[in-house]
Amino acid sequence: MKTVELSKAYNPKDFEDAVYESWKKNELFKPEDTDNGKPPFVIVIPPPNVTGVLHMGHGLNNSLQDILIRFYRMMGNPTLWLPGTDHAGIATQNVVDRQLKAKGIDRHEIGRERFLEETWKVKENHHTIIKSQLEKIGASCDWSRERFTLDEGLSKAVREVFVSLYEKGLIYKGNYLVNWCSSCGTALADDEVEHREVPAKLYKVHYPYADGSGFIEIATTRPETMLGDTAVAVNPEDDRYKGLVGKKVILPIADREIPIIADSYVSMEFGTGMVKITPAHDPNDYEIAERHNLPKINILNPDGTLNNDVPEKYRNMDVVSARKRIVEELESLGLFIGSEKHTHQVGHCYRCNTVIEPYLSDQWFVRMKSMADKALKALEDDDIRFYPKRWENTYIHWLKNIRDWCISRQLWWGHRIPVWYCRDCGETIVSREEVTQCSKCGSSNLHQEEDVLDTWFSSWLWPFSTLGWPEETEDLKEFFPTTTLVTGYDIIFFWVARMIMASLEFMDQVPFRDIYITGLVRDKQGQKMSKSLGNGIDPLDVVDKYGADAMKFTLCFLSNQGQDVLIDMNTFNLGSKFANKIWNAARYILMNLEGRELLSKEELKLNDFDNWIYHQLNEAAGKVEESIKLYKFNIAGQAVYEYFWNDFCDWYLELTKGSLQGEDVDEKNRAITVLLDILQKSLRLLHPFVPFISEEIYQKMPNTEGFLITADYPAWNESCQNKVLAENMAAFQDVIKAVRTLRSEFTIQPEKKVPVGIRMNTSFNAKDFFLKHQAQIKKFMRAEPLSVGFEIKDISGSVPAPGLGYEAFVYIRDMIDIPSEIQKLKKEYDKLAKQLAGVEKKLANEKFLKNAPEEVIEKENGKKREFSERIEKVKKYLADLKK
RNA sequence: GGGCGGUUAACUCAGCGGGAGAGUGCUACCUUCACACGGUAGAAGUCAGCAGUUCAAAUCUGCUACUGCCCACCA
Repeated sequence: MKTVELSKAYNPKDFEDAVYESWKKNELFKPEDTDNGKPPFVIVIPPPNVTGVLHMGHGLNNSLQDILIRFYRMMGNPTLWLPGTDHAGIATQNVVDRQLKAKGIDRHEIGRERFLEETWKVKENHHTIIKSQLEKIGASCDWSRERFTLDEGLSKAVREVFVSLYEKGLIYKGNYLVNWCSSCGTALADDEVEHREVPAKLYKVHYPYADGSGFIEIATTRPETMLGDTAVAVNPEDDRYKGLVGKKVILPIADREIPIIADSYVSMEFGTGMVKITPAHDPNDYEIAERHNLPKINILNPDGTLNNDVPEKYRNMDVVSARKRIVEELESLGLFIGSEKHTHQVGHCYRCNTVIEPYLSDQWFVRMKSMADKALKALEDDDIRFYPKRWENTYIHWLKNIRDWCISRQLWWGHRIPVWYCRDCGETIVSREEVTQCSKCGSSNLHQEEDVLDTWFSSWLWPFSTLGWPEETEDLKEFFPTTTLVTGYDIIFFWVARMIMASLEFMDQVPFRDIYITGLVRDKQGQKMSKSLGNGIDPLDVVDKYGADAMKFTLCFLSNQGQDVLIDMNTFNLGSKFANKIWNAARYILMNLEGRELLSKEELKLNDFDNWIYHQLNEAAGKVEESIKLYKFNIAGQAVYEYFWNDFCDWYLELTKGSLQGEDVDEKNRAITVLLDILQKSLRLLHPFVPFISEEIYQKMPNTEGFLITADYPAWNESCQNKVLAENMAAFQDVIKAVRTLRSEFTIQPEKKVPVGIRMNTSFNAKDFFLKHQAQIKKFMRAEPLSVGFEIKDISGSVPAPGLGYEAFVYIRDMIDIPSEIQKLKKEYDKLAKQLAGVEKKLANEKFLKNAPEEVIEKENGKKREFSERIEKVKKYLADLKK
């Protein structure tokens, strides 16, 4: 074989892009046709908003998805990760609006069609960016199946769902109070409103009786809405006001007469116990108005200014200014009593942060109750599982309190509602196809509903619409339902619950079995990463500085199930160092190939250390499989880290150095054959966590073919287990460590060789192992000479290191500081004495002996023997040293 | 007002009924021919507090204290 040269330093930029290209070119992200009977493993990506760029949350999310996908791909399941993007109605429209505004253009000037052209351009741009970002971080998704929530197929699915729900009576149109964002100029769904506590004032105002007999006192936080008042309400149980119900008061400024009514909603304790009722601008007041048949006066324009139903001087004034002016006017009228500080929750638009106004308008709604019930049952029946489980509560709570979903948006960017109105006869036509003729009067004088649908109305179909529904496609048959959804807890309502409802409604199945809810990525102070705080980390910066593998591995390693991940740029050093270690271990092996020959399986004889490392590899693979199946990414990451670094690099590679650098050609060939095999299997083990570097090295190895990405995972195999060997090896490591500790403690230079004697008990389990591998022990301890046996003639001049079943004597007494060694031994003695006392106390306890399981008692007995043995030795050493 | 998390080594976090762990940082020694993004060794913790269950509690239960998040119409 020829030596393969790797660059001295690990430099991910040298190969990451090229490796990704080669995977793509060879179509390795597509599901493989296998006939091994394994079920498909399918993930549909949570589609990123096509307006944005990827942030660290996506970095985490997609890294974990990629790990799952790569793991199952290597396990032999037909594996599909379906990518795509979301048109993000409001967010995208706002971006384009802002761009136009910067050019001094209002979208209404250029009209709907031209505006949409502009928006598609923005979409194309951002889509390119997002796709390349996903590629950069190594996402192995099947780009040939990529979808967009506004593409032709998904639009068809959206129409089908809308019409079908309409036909089932689950969609209706009506004039209701909705959440209105005056800045975005559209209605929002309830969960698109973010409630935040804001400081405000509670104003107290007099309304005069119509008969001039005095005043009542009401309390309000929103005096400007009084212009839309149609009543004043008190609690029917309130003795103070019982006599007033039915009387009339004059609404100041508006100069209208309104009644005093009784409704149990009103709290007697809060404010004055008298509430002004503004049905068109407060959800509670709306309810009261419905109960009492009160008129509803809308006083706002869609842009949030006061409309023509208020006195002239207030028209076109914004709400905040109007509030100020109303208070001033009330003051001048002598009707203003005062105000006090009052903090309360105010709804804000989740897209633009504008204060949300309850606003009366014609909107389309979906009746959710029946679908929610099915979704609740799916959880009850264990058809879906949340990881971690606690998110079930959030899901259940929301579904149990579900309200109808306002799906119409007064936007241009989105799926236009498939409803046509006849201008001649007023007929409403809801149709899957484009309508040109009125179905009732035959007129062609029709116009389509101007509104578009909520973005989530397309997203909630994602798991099946992306697979071709409503067509009965092969993909749909093969890959639906999907397996796992990986997403953040912030969209459990928006998206997760709704997908489950839509799937149950239209596919009669849940859309996925497992829901893995990731934590949030935060900075080291625990703050959410955000643009405004400027504390965000761009995944591309991480890739640029450390490489995609370093990012993926670090996030995996830190990702304790569902807990938030606190990071800064420095954190990624963890993964970077690991990748560097992998690189250099491979480099070392590959630089030793010159002139060597691979042995065939038949000629190859494995030694104890080879068998040990195979055992460790197998154990690690077992841990990975077990933990990935439970979505415990950190444990899986830890298992491969420990295997590769601690077992493979620190021990195995060191143990083989003698063979590799010795004179024996046969042994050299043997060693390199095993090393290459172990390396190759280690790369398989590592691949899901560090795909680029593992593939790059794999490609350069002489004993590999094809691509690592589709190679077999080294699945756990019982026959690879070798527990006795593992125990022997642990003792081997212990004795070496003990001597090293002594050397280090007295700063004996590494190159200095010291005589060592190991005296074993005849009952010592690893005695044969020690005798057999004396040469390695000697080398690792830097001992000269070393004697291993059951007797040692002379221990004078030595410092002892106690082990279990043996004692090691290091002849360095002339080199050490005896008092400090005595100190150390005393400390150890105290510790052992304490431990022994604890164990003895336990073993003397009858209740313990009666109640504890057999193996625990046996373990305690073992501990007692161990501590006793050690303490005896330490005692002896102390006595000896003091001489 | 309800609900859910978190509190373990200087920092970031594992462990969640039977001997306190990792990574980073720190200390000492080592530039030995894979790697100084390294090696070998070391120091470092009344596992937030109190009470309970148990033979046994960082781990289970209850309460308290901070701390974070979600939900909820009190004008």
